[in-house]
Amino acid sequence: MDFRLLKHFITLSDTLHFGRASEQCHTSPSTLSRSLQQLERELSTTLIERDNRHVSLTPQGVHFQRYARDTLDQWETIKRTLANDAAQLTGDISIYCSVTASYSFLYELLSDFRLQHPGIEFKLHTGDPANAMNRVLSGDDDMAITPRPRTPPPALAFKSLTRSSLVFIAPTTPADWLPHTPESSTAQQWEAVPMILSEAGLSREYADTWFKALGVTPRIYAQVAGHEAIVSMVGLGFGVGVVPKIVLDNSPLADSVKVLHVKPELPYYDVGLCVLNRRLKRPRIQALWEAVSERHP
Amino acid sequence: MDFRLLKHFITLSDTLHFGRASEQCHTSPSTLSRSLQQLERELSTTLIERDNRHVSLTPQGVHFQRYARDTLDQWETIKRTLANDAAQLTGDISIYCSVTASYSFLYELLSDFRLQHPGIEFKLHTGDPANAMNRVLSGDDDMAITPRPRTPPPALAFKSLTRSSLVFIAPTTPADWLPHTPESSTAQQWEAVPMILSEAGLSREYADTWFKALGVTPRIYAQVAGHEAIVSMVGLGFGVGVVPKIVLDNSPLADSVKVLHVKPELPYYDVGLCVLNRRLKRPRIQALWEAVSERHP
DNA sequence: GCTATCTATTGCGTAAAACGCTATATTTGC
DNA sequence: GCAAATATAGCGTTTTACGCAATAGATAGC
Repeated sequence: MDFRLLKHFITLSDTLHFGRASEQCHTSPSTLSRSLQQLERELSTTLIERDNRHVSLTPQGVHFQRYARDTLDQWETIKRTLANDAAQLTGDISIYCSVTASYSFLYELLSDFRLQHPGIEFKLHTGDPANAMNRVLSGDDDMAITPRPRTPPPALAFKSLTRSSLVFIAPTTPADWLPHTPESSTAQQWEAVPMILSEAGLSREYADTWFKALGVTPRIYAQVAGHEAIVSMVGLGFGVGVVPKIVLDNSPLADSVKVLHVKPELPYYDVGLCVLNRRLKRPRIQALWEAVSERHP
Repeated sequence: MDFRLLKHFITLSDTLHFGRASEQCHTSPSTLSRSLQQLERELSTTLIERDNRHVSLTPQGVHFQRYARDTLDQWETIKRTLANDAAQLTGDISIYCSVTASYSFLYELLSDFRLQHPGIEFKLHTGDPANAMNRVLSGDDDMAITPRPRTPPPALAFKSLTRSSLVFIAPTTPADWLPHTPESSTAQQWEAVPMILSEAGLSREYADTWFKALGVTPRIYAQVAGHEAIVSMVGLGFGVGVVPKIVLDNSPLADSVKVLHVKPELPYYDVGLCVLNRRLKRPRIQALWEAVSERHP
């Protein structure tokens, strides 16, 4: 069923005259006649009673007239609506990040953007940054805030937002296993320290590398998913942890831990936003990406 | 816009896969691709984001999905509705008749039919039977109850329902102009009688003929549209009238008038139903016509 | 009652469009 | 890096749609 048939039917039912209706439709009477025949064939009913001299609507025709008008109206409406949707960006953007990131970066990142694109809704998923890239690669989330990996997958675009140092943290309460002179680390004073590290992710990799360089196999007290939980456990006195400094800065437990200024220092690492290259084609994703790019050239 | 495009879009948005969708649509992937392109061209927007490996709905696509489903649903609904309309006759039938006919014939005529075809509504127009045929010829009414004319127009079909006599009626109150021996009419005793006749119509023609045969030019006291009004005027004592006997039988004023048994008697005439031949093609008209034909073979 | 007129419909030749097959380009998983 | 997957463009064929002219049925006027 083509909407042209509906238009023809409506003009026909208004004029009740094939000749005049055909002028209004910019077509020939024969086309109109065949349009009506096709419509009636599809509906298996007679819409217009006609002979060579009279044209009149059947009850079904009267009924169908309402349908036809409504249907064409709805079509015009959806066209307008979609045009508006296109002019003003709409839809969801889902972002995966750590709790810390949701406190620190996100507000600044989104505050302007929300005002500029009120049609876009954000869905936040928080969790261990170690999962961030997989969430994006699998398409579960559009974007993620994550440490930049050494070799980003080619399917991903990455944009640095800030650099953060990794720091060792220890409980403020005394403990006999605490290294006495962290400024000059030795294998001896670290090998007995109970360590609380990430299960996976860049912070774990850097910590492992650090210990390896020192020639120590660390004593792993706990492996934790999520940096925030590391702060908790260290605060409770269970051991020494390695977390991004930014996590510490945003932690409500910052007072119950202290930074150990170890030498050599753990490396800095980039924290940034990542997205699938192909999703950058989506206008709303592209808009956010560009908004972020302006702030972080 | 063809509904095929909507079907293709819906299957595509369900499967998010051109190959599988094309199987469900019994068509080729390239057709599907072109359907979507055409749809997007008509809407000037992107409904489905796609590359060689991924297919996903845009926000506009999600929006349009609802529209497409609704539109196809409505199409199915109107198809079913019209099929019912066709199976069970619907629409209006307008009947023109005199007030008397509406009392006497009509109830009997329509009582069964209404039960059998509850979808048909009747519109009754009452008025002077003299207008009846014109109302039908002009298409203002579908049918009329009317005296059968001497030569019915070829465009009309006519079916006799009953025969009725025309009678002279006089007031029951005494009046000096009343003919003394109506059983043997003479020109002398009629020429002074104030007559109350129809303006037009068969009863008037027959009355005129009757007076002509008697060699009298009647004294017309009043010309009235509608037989019922004649009974009223006669009952009030204004003169002698000519009405179909059936009008008298159904008149609430029957007691205030009396029948004059004149010789020669006025002729009988057929009262029946008439309709435009071409309107007999309409199913509901045809159904009523046939129902009447069964009762009046 | 006949004729002129009006008008929806059909036949037919042409134009357009829709379709499917195949090739292509691009992406992804191993 | 290679093989599999997959949406899409090109192209020849088939189907469909269109308009013109002819036709048939009905009406109005003389």
